[in-house]
Amino acid sequence: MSQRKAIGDAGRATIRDVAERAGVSVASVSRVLSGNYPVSEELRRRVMKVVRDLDYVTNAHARSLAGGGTPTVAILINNITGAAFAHVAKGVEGAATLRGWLSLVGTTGDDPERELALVNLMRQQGVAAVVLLGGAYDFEEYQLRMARFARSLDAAGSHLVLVGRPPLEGDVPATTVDYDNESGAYAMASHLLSAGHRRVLVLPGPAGLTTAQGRLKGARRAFEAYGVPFDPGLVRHGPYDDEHGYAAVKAALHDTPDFTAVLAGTDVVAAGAMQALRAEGLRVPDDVSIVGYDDIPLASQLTPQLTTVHVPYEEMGRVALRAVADRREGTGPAGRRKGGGDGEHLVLGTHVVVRDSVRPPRRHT
Amino acid sequence: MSQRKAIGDAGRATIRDVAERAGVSVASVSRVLSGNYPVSEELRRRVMKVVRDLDYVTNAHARSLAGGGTPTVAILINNITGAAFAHVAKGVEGAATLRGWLSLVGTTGDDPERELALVNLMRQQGVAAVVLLGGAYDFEEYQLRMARFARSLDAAGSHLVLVGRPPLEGDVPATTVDYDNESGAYAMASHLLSAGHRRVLVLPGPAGLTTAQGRLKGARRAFEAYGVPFDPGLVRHGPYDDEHGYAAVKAALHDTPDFTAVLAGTDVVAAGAMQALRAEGLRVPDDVSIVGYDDIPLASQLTPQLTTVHVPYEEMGRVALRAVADRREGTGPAGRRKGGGDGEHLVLGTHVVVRDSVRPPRRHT
DNA sequence: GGAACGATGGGATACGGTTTCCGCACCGGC
DNA sequence: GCCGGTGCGGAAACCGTATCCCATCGTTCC
Repeated sequence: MSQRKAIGDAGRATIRDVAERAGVSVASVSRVLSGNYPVSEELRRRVMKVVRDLDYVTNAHARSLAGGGTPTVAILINNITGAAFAHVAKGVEGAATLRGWLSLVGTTGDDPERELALVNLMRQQGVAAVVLLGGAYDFEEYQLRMARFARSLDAAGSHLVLVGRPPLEGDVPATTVDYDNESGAYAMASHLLSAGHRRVLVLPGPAGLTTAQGRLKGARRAFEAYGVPFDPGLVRHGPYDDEHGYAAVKAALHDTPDFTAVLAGTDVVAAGAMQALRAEGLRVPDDVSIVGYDDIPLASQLTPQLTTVHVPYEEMGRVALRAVADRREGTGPAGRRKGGGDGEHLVLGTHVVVRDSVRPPRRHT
Repeated sequence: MSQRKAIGDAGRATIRDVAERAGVSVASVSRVLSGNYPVSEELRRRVMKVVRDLDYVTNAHARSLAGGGTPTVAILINNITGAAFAHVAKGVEGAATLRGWLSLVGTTGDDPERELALVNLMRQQGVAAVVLLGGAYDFEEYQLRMARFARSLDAAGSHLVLVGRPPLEGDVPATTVDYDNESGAYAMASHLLSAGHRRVLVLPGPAGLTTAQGRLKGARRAFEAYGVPFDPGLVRHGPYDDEHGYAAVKAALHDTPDFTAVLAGTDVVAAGAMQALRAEGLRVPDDVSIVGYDDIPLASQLTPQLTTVHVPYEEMGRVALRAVADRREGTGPAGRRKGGGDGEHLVLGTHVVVRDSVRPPRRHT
């Protein structure tokens, strides 16, 4: 019992090492560990002791190869730093953990190239599903690109889940978990309108982004419903960050200073807008009202606390994972029930959270 | 060439399928794909065409088993939602991607049980390293626990990296990437003291957490250096969230209302504190000054913008990954240079970021 | 012109488990 | 006392890929 095979004991212990040391067969060790086969108490004790002594863990790769293995779900984010995305990731991760699944996170940095590379990487990993987070630029190629992803993954026994972006057109094997983006914006704008605001600076976000488009559309609809003319000159597109909020308000104060409220596409944009107003000596909400979108923690940390639209990000994550898990079980015994391309589409509700950043207009228009 | 082996074509294409269809051997396909062996142009074309036709990707598990495979680094976070941690994760992930490494993220939810489970899971995955993020509760068992992790991982050819917590004692094979926590707090407190503040409400964070302890200690040292008596009655421990900041300030305003500044353990805590002060009709910084710690984006989104301590979170992530990568290469040709337990310890600097939340005291003490 | 050699491609094996198929005891029943 | 059933452990066949070793073919050098 002095020196075993190698001196360095390099690498990890294998199941064979355990078997040998316990004086049993490899099969027995496997059975003790997976526990899906009757094993005598005596054998179990012997094996477990050696397992503890050697601090043995099974090789996940080998296990996956042989058919078993932990299901894994991949989360692809543009930017892990975004609070909204982080919450979705938390939802996915939590639900995954609950089921004993593993979760991988990758960031794409808005780069289609990198997105492709990551999807392929995940395909190599044999993940149960790839969850794509965040709004998308719906340019011409996008639909084809996603459809290709969806089919590729589907063919490999995996599945594509789109979270926070509109569903794909046509018969594509992808699941979409979405929220009622437009209605949220509609409700938010209505809130401002019913408070008496007529001239509203709108900062929807990046022009091509689906979420920005939806939010803008919802706002517009609200104006129509209220019979208030919607001035395109009060719309300023730009990135979802506080700098844009700041710059846009500064510019608007110069060009069209008669607005009495700001409808920001995001809480972060609202934060920037608020800074700019303050910098110009305007008070919020006394002089100008502000509303946001997302209801991330920041919204309630600002002063005044931000009235915003609550988006159930974390729940979206949970729902996404549940959808994948259900589908996976459904494919079980009684034949594959998943027909060719069933594009499941789940929509979650949003609602306005009223805080302290809105007041009836005061300034003369 | 009509119907191949199975009808459903279930699962993914294997390298054998490709070889067969291209009329070459499995070895050749492997060589074409990995590209580390001379291959004729003709063969390469034939193989690549089939690869594209079949949309084939190699099985990462099989590849890992056979010796190749992408190095993977696991990131273990308490709560993916925390902005600071997210930045570290971003740093790790970015650096990993740059090297073609893969990164996994798991959340522990502050549960030692779950932490153990995750470390084992990662060990199964054969990750190159496990990066543990965030402050730790340095209770008695902690050191033993981490030492065990470190040795386990080391024995399996992996490595433990501690980020944002103090290094382990003794000869433990773990790398620590830390920042100068105490000095940051020292500088921050000095900033307040030199502005003239004498009665400072200190909200270090959770009592047992190493980061909170360090920050408190740094503050205390500053008081000593300035010859200002440090009143333990003005220290209030509690979680790193805005609710605690809010509640603590409210309570302090009732019990010891003579403080002129708040030294928060975190920007988020500072945000809560600010809310409470405002709710009580106190202006920031006119009536009470506030400083934070971390310099997350929130700090510059608050009004007034928060003076705080910048912690290079993202860089810490990058450094952590670099340390792992270097070590891995170092273990290469010329024998394992890593002696038994070289506890490498890297410390990054912090600095105060002066914004608008501090002013000389006004209120009478 | 023959032999040694470089450039390529193929067959076999290893990686570390899981799982199927078998065989060996040991048991009770007739 | 013999036979069939049952419970448990072992040997071996994969899982999909990388790589080692060998065979082959076309060159080039002597």
